[in-house]
Amino acid sequence: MARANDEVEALLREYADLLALTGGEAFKQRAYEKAARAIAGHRDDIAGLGVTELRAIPGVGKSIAEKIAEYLTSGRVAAIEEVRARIPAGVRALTEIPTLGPKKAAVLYHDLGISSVDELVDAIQSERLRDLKGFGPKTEENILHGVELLRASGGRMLLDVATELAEHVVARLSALPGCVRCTYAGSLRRFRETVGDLDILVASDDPEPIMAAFRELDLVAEVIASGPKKTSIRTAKGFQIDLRVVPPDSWGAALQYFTGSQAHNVRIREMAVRAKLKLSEYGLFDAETGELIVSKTEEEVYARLGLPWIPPPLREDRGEVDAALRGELPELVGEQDLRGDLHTHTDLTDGVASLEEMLEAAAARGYAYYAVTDHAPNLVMQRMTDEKMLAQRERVRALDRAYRGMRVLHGTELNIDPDGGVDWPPEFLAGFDVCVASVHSAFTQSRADTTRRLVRACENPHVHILGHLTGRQIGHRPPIDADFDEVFRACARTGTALEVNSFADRLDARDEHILRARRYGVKFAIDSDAHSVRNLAQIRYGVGTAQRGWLTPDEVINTWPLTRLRAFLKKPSAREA
DNA sequence: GCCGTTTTCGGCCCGACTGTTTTCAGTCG
Repeated sequence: MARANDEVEALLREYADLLALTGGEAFKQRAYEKAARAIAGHRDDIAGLGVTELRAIPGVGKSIAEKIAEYLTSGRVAAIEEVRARIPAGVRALTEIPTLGPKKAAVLYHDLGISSVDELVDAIQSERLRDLKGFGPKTEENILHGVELLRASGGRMLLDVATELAEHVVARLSALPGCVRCTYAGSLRRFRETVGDLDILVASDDPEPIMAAFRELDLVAEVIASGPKKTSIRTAKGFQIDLRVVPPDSWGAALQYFTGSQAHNVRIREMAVRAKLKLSEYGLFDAETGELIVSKTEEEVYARLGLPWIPPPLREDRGEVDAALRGELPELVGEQDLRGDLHTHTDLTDGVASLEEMLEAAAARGYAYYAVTDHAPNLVMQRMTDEKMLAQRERVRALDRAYRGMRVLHGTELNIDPDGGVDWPPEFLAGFDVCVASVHSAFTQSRADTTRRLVRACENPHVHILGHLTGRQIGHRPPIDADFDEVFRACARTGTALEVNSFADRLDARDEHILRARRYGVKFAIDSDAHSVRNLAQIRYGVGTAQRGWLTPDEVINTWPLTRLRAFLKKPSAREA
């Protein structure tokens, strides 16, 4: 079950979409969208709140507060049910098709009674759109193409795929003679966990050769649109890449604008309007005279609005603007703050590199300490035994003496069984320097059972880190269902760190969990979960996720000196025992 | 529908590109 906030967000978004389809006032629609964002980003659970408390949330007024309260008490909203009765869900689904928005969807429904993607395809094939005003042959073609794309992919890239693709394109464009600056912006720069399309930004006085070179890149399967300022292409795998070319003097304003998020930019632009300014991708202007004030750097743009520079991972309209105004932006943890990695594997279980190779690569990264945490025996396919684990410990101790500057810790990744127990008895567990414990089975237990299971794992005096909290695999496996607030309270109470797992298809705990957990005083471990030498570097995605969760170095145990870390790894419950 | 160091009324972020039209609406980000 989703949090009440998430349910209400979905409900308000649906209502906004339905308003658009009924041709209602655009501003009313926007008000519902804004309220949906406000509820989704609200730090407290809204379950049980009344109209008065709801109205205290910015963007929520009398009418929306009453609808939310109605939903929270009765599970339904009369006004929304009424619109639902008039507009079939399939009509809303039509707007998922790229190039087909609410206006066209409404025409299709009213004039032809089309209320599903399949019916739309049929109608086009039987030429029933030919007499519709505003629907020419090109529109038909675009719709069919859009449907194909929708069915083919689902379409979002994982962070590692997106990063590699973006870095490739940036490298190619940066090499062009007329390219003054080039970088990627958009949700990738904000480290969103998946990326819908890439936004590449170039500063140049001579756009056309840049556009031409971009259209000619090997990876381009299709040019969607191309003009003097913007070109959009699609790769063979179906990913869209947008290139914007701006004058070098507009770099800062453009980078700010194209980094988003949209919600963040709306906040910033509203501030500009109040200050009698106008902010666009070309700069910050005097609203009356049209005179350019600043545009060269992001810092200047923010500064002229009375704000410090805001790190991109924070730009989600989740309170960062208010925090910036109060001078209370967090000093975010960075990759350079990490002194070690506390969850890694070797070829003793399912890793692909030897212990020695992993240590070599870890030392090359400059780590002060490094934990080897191969799988425990209950994950039967890994064929772990007590003997193998103890033999590895001997090798780890020997190698630890051999390395200068990097201490090697011996650990394991335990399996949290359906009751919350783990693989080995306490006396064996006591021999490890660090234990990560994770769910690898029984993903579909009830919410109550899963909650109890995770809380029990935290209460184990030998469990130091709760690994990949929800077990989700983006695009493949849904998260387990638990009362995570209860779990976070248990983490804080027992001194169990919450892992931020850096695998691009995990990113678990995710940003929203981190934001909630840190309010309880939970500590975190940003881990690579590396199964290969190459995997060690993916910790950058975990760091990005931690930044989206507003984490500071002090909240992350693997930024700490080893002495402080070792003290944390002696849990209070273990000291009593 | 929301909101207020100009406002309880009258605003609400802004620009690029496409397609179908002869000056602009729709979609997207």
